[in-house]
Amino acid sequence: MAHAGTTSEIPVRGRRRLKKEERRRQILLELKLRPHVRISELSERFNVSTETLRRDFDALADEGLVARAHGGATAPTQGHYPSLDERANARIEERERIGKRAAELVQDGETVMIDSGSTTIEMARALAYLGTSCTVITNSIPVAMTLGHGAAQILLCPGEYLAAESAVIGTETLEFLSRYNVDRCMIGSSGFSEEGPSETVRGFAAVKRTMLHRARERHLLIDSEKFGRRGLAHVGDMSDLRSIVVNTAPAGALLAALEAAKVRIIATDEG
Amino acid sequence: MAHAGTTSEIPVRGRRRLKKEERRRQILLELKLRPHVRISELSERFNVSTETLRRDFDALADEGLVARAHGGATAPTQGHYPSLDERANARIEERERIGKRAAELVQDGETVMIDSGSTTIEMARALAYLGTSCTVITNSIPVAMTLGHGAAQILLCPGEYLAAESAVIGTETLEFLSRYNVDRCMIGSSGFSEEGPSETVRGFAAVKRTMLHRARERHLLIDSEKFGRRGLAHVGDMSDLRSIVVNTAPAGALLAALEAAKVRIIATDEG
DNA sequence: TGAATTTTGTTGCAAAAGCCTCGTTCTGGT
DNA sequence: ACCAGAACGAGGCTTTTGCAACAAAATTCA
Repeated sequence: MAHAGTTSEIPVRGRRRLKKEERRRQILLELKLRPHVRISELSERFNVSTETLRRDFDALADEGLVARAHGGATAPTQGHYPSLDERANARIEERERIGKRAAELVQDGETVMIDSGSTTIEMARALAYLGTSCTVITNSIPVAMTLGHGAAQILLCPGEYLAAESAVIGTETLEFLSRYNVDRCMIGSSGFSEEGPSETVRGFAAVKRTMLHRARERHLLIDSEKFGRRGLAHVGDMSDLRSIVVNTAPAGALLAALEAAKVRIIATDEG
Repeated sequence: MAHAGTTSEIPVRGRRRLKKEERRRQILLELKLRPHVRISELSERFNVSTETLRRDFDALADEGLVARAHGGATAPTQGHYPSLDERANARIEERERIGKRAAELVQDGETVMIDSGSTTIEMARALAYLGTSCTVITNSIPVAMTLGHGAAQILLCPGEYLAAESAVIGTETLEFLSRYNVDRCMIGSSGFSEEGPSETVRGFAAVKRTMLHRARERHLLIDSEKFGRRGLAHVGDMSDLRSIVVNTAPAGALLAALEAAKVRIIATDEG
């Protein structure tokens, strides 16, 4: 893309109109900040017919740069999301329940570390809904944004920004977390076996581990779907946990391991 | 559709339909994962009429939880983006030009500090578009998210999260910034007079000041609209700046002050 | 159980968006 | 300047969406 100094060369004499390429770039730029643009809007703004915009959108959609919608286009879904069929749907409900139950553990005035992940985002939503006025330290942008408008005070961790997870990780993050002692931490994980929680991404495992070390009460928010799974990176031992919040209590070896480590099991599907 | 007809004959006994609240929750959840949902899609998935979904969307839009679109809805724009009406449009174009010009100053491999603010967000967009592979340190969430998917490496500052500006500020932020030395910094400000840039929010002034101190090249991105305005908090002196990127070069006392301080003026409306 | 209220579905029509074709305008090269 | 090809806009038509009013079903509460 060698278009370094081309902008000043355009001697638009009569009426100024953007060229195709430039117009399409503008569309993409627009979509970086807004999730959705309308054909009618852009047609007015660029002074071109709706047909032209339609052609632009179709072309961009062919390249996978935008997703068409009736009346406009949106930014493409980043990190292909498993289109929610029946099963995924049920999972979302589980997460919501887990998040709600976990949020109830937090008391006014407490300080809490919250991990990144879809379950913890649910927890943040529940916490915002409850209006608990606590201090939250997190490395997750969605958690910060969810709680940001409410009663909680948010401390965001520094670190390298990972777009895929909308979270920060890295040594800066760890060092920052290490400077605090908090009442609780709430973490999720992608796997949970007798050896404890595990994570597929090394960077995240380190953050979770550090959070566990800095908190008095340590809660794992986990979906029973993850039982038995073992991720690449070990997050911590059973003994590092104080309680787990799950939809359904585990059984067998996993239950035995939890009992041996005196971990409290909070299941959402029972009284 | 033939299948749908068949199922509707059967009085849905085992398969209970979701209630209003639950359905709306699902919609919000869905929007967390994808930027846009269609009425027609959801109507099929929830087994409700399109009218019902329309009502849901309208209700959620009233609460500001979604943004309506023709045929569906999108997640609301985070970090309030001024809706493009005719008048605001002109200002946006100025900012866009300033942002683009400023982005061209950044070379591959450089390290850059980027402030929060609407002009710097524009710069981030331009930078993402150019694909410059640099290291960016910022306290602005939108800047991080805009650049996150591209070639740049992002370091997010820690600090207290301010929902109104989608940025972090505070002593943690300052202390973090002080640990780095960078090639450039790009800051905006809400006012610019002979005494230098100024800001209405104290917390932001401190961040900008610190960024200025840690950078070799110091650029101010400023809209000529701000000329002469004096905010509450002083950000720095003219001599703290290396160049200003503006849409139109200033005149009079402001120009004299800039020349006295040997500040380079980069105006987007001239050659 | 039955009435009141809420929620959802249906229908009809207006408005907006989509899609196709063809003629016009713009652009770039010789 | 000229021509060929690309880009664009206009018209005609179909499909989708939106909107409003009313009917049907479900839910709540006494």
